[in-house]
Amino acid sequence: MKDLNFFEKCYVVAKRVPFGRVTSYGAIAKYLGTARAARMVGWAMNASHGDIDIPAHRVVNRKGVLTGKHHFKGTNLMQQLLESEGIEVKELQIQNFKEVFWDPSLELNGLEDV
DNA sequence: ATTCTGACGTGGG
DNA sequence: CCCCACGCCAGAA
Repeated sequence: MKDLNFFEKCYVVAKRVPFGRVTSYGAIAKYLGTARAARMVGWAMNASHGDIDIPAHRVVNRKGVLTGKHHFKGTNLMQQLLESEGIEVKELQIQNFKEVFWDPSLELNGLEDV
């Protein structure tokens, strides 16, 4: 974890997001220590295209809006993936966001040795 | 080294 | 609640 670059760190955390739950770019950035680098997390996800192990669709902005949908193949692939996990999405807005939100800084631990 | 660029976040109006 | 402006930081060119 310590000798991983920013991108890889983002991937490590992203992979830990539980099925049917979502987190935000800012939350990941915060967990990584660079709370102000939320934008970079998004960019990292962008670079993760191809890595099917990385559930980039479970990462949204702080409001629970699928701002990154544009970067997925189809026009609504991101939403489909989320819905297939039981997450309700309406007009790019995740419903019951607070319920499905998963904060790595609160529920994640022991990644130092990853 | 310098400049540009965001899948963001926050604060103020 | 919505919109705007500004801040931020790691990579790419």
